[in-house]
Amino acid sequence: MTPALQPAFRALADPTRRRILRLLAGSEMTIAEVSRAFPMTRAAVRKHLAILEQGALIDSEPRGRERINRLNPNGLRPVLDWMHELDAAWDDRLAALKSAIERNTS
Amino acid sequence: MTPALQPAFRALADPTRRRILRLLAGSEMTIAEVSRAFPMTRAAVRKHLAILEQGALIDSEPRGRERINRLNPNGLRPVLDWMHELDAAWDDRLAALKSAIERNTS
DNA sequence: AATTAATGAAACCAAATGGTATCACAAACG
DNA sequence: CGTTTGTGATACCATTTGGTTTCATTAATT
Repeated sequence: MTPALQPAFRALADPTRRRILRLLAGSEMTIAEVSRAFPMTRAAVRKHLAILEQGALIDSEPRGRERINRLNPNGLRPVLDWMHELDAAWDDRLAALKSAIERNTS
Repeated sequence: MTPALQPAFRALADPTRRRILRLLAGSEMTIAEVSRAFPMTRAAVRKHLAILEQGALIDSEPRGRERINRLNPNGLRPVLDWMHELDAAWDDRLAALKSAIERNTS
């Protein structure tokens, strides 16, 4: 099953969620710890974490009465792959245009 | 001025817009040409193109009565940079954890 | 046992989003 | 010229989104 891109791209589209990812790159944190870094309720942060998890960008796991959240190191891969493909397609086309021009002006 | 990430990430969040980018990677196209590839009105496609342009992922220019749209080859760069930074931060932390474990178990 | 702290879950709300339809206008073409 | 074609600009609509509040539950603490 090729990983679904859409949930990942959707998760990345919100600035708060991107900040959460950078936070979690520093260390894993509980929901309460993450929420202390933002001027919004725990409930709101909790929803953001859920969307990040749907996008497979983080994993979470209950531990005692809290839930710890950690970055999923492989989660960005499909997104990066998609972008690199686009980059490559663009480069190919640029190269094709360039050689066509050279043929015409030679 | 560091390029604003938000409009680019926002533009990438929609599947139709990602398909448009791949289309334009093949060749530049007018609005009408792009819209023929999608089961929606020209007006809708036109809005998508506008959002892609706000994200600096494409450029557009009127030519006669039509408007041609082309990929902006540098538009993806800020997004790629952001993701690679996150990747690197994550790798650093993994390495730190690993060496800490090795110290404790030696 | 009683209290506190962290989470889960649901209802609710305003604003953004992705789409439509419609009208006006300019350019290409017979 | 008249007609067609591509675009620009609105107004409008349903759904999604990002946030809140509230209440229940469960684990840690004293």
